[in-house]
Amino acid sequence: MTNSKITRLKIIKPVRSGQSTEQVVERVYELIKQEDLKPGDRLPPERELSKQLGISRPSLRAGLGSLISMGVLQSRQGSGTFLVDGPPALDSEPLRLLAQLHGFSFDHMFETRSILEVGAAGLAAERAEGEQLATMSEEIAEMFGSLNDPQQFLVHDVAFHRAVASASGNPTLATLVEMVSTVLYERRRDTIARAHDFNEAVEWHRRIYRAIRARKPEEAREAMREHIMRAQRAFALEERQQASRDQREHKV
Amino acid sequence: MTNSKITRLKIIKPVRSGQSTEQVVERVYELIKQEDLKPGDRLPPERELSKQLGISRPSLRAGLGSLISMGVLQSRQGSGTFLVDGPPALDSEPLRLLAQLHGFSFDHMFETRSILEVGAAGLAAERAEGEQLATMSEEIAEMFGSLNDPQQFLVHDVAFHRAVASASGNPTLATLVEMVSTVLYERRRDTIARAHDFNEAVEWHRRIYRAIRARKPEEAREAMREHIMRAQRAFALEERQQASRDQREHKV
DNA sequence: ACCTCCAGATTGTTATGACCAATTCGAAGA
DNA sequence: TCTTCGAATTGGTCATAACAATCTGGAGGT
Repeated sequence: MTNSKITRLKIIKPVRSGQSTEQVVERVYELIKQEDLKPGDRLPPERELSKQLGISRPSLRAGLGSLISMGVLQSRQGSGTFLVDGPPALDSEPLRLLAQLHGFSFDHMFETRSILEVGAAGLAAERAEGEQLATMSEEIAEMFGSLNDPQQFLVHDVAFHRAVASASGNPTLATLVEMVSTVLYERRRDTIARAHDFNEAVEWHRRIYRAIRARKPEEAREAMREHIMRAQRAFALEERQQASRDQREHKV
Repeated sequence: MTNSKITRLKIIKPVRSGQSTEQVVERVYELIKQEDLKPGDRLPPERELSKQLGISRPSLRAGLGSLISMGVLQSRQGSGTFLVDGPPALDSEPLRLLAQLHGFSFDHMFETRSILEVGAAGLAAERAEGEQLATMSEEIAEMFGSLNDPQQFLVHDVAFHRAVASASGNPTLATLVEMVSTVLYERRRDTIARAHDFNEAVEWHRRIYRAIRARKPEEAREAMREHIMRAQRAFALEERQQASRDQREHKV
């Protein structure tokens, strides 16, 4: 038998890398809870904090860096390190890199976006408050004013969808919607052309809005589903145009 | 007028923190593309890489640390830094911290999970392949064998849901399902008791499986929706039991 | 010939100290 | 009272060193 070999195999790789870093993350997080720090508050200076935790400054900075890249903290040179304020948000960078590395298709990402936003639209139709309805309506008005400015139109497009997600009353859901939308938005910002008929898009937004305002979840879901499907087609078209444009330039 | 004051106001806070770090992330990512590195491959040693990029080792490590906390890289002391292999995954830690900091309720997280997994179940019914159906079936069998071991049951429960998400054929969606489920799983692992009737849960899993195998998306969606709703109730019950248990201990 | 074991090389991890850059804030001066 | 300037504070970067885990290859035994 080759039992002797078995003993040489690695049992398990517990991935102890960053062992210290994770401990720092945990301890800093406990500090936040103990001191009851709220979004916007400042953490102790690094030099002091490293003494408190009994570790070196680089080790502390590794942990803080991890929390920063998670979007929990934010550093300003000369000022301090703060808990981020504003609405809760997950950094979209990890998703973007993961998608590129593993070759996720944009069709799949649109499909995911559709699932999330259709759900959000349905919930928004049940729970949206007056303030949130007003925000949606304002963004639609802004879209009407941006029919000839694709970049600006896209900004209000995104803002409308963000408002719907927020109106779902579910911050977890809103966070995921934001994360996925951001990845698609950053891509589209570079490829969007002005050859489009934004009138149709704004009309779909109005349908979604009316259904939410009328408290008709199923209509809101259906409108959102249809809208995103059309947006996906428009996106695919833009991608093909961009591709042929690149090809043309390479020929020249 | 107070025009003089206006000039003193900060124009904008460009949040240049980590300016260098983000550059490192970008350059390392370009390196990955240039060298056509695949998951599992090794990066050059830090000492060498820092020379190539013309920066110090600590700065390089800050960037690598960012990529590690994003889940793109993985370091093993004495061995090297590698691109993570295995299925694509987003770290659930950021979501967990964000939820705790902003006080996201578990009800909202269950609601989000339901939206994601109902969608995944519907897609799985359309696209699941034989291999994936087999995996689901095996996990259900394992559940039958774990009816008296809550911890073990939970493991196979999670594995089943992971298999459904994978069978959706949408890696983006599967990644989000995994992220949300992990947060809920880590919480439930601590509170699950054995007072439960797992027979009902395993029966719902079988319904979901049968619907997917029969290629009936709507049935699969409905079964998944109902299953998660019941799981949410069971979870809430466990939380209350845990809370009263804690209270009792504090009295003593 | 094959396996085992050990020592050196490789590589990530942590620590120390110093200096730079941006910000803040109060005191001096108009 | 307001402006201005400089010192103190604080995060950002760097250089160096020592440490720990891992890998590699050869010596020695079976």
